Amino acid sequence: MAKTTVEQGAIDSVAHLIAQLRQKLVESVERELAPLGLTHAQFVVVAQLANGMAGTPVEFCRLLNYDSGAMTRLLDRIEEKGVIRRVRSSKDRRSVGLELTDKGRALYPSIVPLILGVNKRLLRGFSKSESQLLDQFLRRMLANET
Amino acid sequence: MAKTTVEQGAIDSVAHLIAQLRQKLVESVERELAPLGLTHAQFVVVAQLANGMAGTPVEFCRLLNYDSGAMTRLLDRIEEKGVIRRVRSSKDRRSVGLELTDKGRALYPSIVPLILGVNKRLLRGFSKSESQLLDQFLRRMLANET
DNA sequence: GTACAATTACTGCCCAGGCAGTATAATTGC
DNA sequence: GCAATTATACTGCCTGGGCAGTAATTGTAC
Repeated sequence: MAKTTVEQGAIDSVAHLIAQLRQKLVESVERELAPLGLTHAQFVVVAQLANGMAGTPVEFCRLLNYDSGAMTRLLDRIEEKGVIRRVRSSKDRRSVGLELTDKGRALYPSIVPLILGVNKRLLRGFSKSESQLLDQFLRRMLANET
Repeated sequence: MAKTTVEQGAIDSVAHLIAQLRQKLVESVERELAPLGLTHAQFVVVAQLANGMAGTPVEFCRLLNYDSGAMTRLLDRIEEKGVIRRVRSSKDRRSVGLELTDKGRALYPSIVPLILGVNKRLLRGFSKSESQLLDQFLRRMLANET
């Protein structure tokens, strides 16, 4: 049996709402990306690589707050799909450069609108000022020590 | 190497903020629960069981929107720690009843204040009306189709 | 220059979760 | 009453993460 229908009980904390939202978002992104053969986690790396936000495993770990071992294996899976490539650096021979393959570059443009769509639908019904207020609220919670 | 420091790049969408918040919350709860020997996922089951929100694996799957196989294994781990117990039902012999053990019942009261603390600190600096507005925003996003 | 420390990527081991398929038991249709 | 369907819990196999420890390389102190 796969997942059953959603319900909800008494745990109505903000924390729980956030957890539910995150799950919903991941599911949506996975659904959109499935035809392209990418998972949510894999998409994030590909997108950041395409945007030049990071170029080595350790940079991705810092950018995405990831464990180093988890990143190694995530990159393994993306590389195995032929979307990225590892290139050992000649300057610092500890370091590994990451590049999109031709396949990866071809894939990226079709990903962007899908992701923008998910974010847009998430905020459906929100006015501009409401979105801005929500953004502030989220940032304030992120800044709090928990 | 374990996780490195946090930073953030260009993905500033609400979706990404929600993902970051969720990660932060899970880490906080794990940190609080570690001395008690429970993980975040395990705590959720124990708490809902203590509150009588669910009593069988399939009920927990519905309550927490979980896959059935994942739930079986999660329950395995909690049972192995001696916190819960499986009792085969005599009425419906497919069904498995779940109960807190003495150890589980003893554990629960010390969990509650830890979790309330995390939620309280998350909302530090929020006025009552701000918290309510935030709650509405989150529920509205949850209700949107994505 | 050579010990020592830090950095990088990786591995093993664990927990967490989804999907597909299975055996058993209960329910439904007829 | 019995065949077909549904429900329940489970298993195998996969991706995704964290933690600890390691080998290789680089940087630093002296």
